[in-house]
Amino acid sequence: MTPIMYPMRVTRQLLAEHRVAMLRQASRLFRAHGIDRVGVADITRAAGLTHGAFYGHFPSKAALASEACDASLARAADRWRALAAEAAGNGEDGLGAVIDRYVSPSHRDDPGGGCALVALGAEAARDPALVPGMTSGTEALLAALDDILATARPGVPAAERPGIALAVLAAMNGGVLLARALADRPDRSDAALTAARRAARRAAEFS
Amino acid sequence: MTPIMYPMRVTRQLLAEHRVAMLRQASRLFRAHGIDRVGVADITRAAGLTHGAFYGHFPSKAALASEACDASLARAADRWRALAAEAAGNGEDGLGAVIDRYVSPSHRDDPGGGCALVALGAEAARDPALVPGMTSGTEALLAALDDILATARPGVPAAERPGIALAVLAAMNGGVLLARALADRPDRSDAALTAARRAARRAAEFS
DNA sequence: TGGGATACATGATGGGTGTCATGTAAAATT
DNA sequence: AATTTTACATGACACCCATCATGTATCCCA
Repeated sequence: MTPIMYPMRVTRQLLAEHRVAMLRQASRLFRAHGIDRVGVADITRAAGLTHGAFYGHFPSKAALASEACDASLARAADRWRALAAEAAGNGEDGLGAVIDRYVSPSHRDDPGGGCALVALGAEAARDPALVPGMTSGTEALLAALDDILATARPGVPAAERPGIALAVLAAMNGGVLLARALADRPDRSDAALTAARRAARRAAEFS
Repeated sequence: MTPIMYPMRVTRQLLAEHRVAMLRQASRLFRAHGIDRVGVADITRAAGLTHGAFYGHFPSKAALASEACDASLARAADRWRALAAEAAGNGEDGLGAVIDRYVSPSHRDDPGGGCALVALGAEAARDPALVPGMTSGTEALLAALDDILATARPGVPAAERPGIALAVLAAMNGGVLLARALADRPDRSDAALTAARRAARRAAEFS
């Protein structure tokens, strides 16, 4: 006899809010300090809970990290689409707007609020438990870039778009990573951003 | 009365060998598994010692990590120069040789033997104790790229070389990071490398 | 060759971490 | 209104880690 499971009605929403709060705080803390430097107690505390609430929501810290990467990158992809659409509405270059916002001093100086690919890509590549979320989230970024290219670069054949999206994303995240690695020399760091913006734009040219 | 300190003669070399062995093993282990996943005991064991030997050589684990980043990147810069010189001797493109070796499947699949900027750049950017080593090592890579550009791209004015070096390095490390993040989808990962190689070459064009 | 210096091994410690029980108060269903 | 369910807090456990003493065997210098 399997016991009948009665669903909840109101608290279900609160449960989901707790879950999403943990995901959001975890994503922010992970990007800001690294996955290994953030404990589950830090995450639950930032979400207004205690560490006892954790394992009712996630099977493990690594599983949370994978989901956090995926969700964070998917939201970034949505923001890219919105930004590009807004720029296009103003008659500006949608792709250039995305590049300029990504390869910027403010992004460089705010890892906790920035792209998970730059902040956690290397860490995720090492841990097999994180690879699925990181791969899936990165594909979301690429899909967004592909769509943005379709309207912002109508001269680019559709068959070329995936490769160009990869090249643009590589120049973008490489530029931010390089700028962060040069943190001790601010002028060089700024120059890295300027050079990477240009490289990303050039990568989007079709010839 | 300060006690007279007598220097050593022969063991000094063995001491230096132990030190460099720790540095080398630490660099490899850090790149392969991340700094926080590697303990002091792992490093000394890989160097044929025990953890007691550590603090006679380095003031802290973070100090070792900073020095390991710097040394690893400086050696990479030397290898780049040698590779470019060899290619130029064969009448080939020195810069292209460096790009092709860096943005390659073998580099992507061997983080422990690969570039510290890709593997540890994000981690180093977070920890103030690691920033000096990472910045200095990255400058060594850029200086090597600048020199390689001077002979492989004689059309590029000297004043433009630093910016171009930054753009090329951003495309290179961004490509490897992206390819690692896409580990779950091998065809996309390979495509990322191909696209990044092209982006790096394009970034080196002067116009 | 003898005496002092020291690099390394052993061991200890204090703190932190992921994960797993248990209890309880509140909510949801009948 | 009563009963069942359950999300969360508290607490505990086992483990790992960076760092710091202590001892000893070895090596350097006179």
